[in-house]
Amino acid sequence: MPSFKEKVLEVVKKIPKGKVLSYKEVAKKAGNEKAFRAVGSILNKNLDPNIPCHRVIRSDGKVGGYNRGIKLKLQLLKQEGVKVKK
DNA sequence: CGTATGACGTGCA
DNA sequence: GTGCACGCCATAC
Repeated sequence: MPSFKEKVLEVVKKIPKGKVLSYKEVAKKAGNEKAFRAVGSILNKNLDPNIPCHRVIRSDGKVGGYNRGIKLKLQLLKQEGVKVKK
């Protein structure tokens, strides 16, 4: 019985290249759309090289943040062809 | 077990 | 259109 945290990590891990999901979408896929708040906290505390957490952005279209450096996240997204607002 | 924290989201001024 | 404040859930201590 994977915890919500594990579920979120798994969902993010399954995000295809060049695709980005909002925290809300990830939370929904994890089983609780209202837990988008926890999703961010979890990803921030659990940094994993196997998890493309840089593909998770805010619903506003903003990148939000990145534990490895927001700059790197922007660069990675741009590299995959994903444009970010603001 | 209870408190504090956080990569968010939405609403209102 | 921008900025501020509140509410939300899960995790960590």
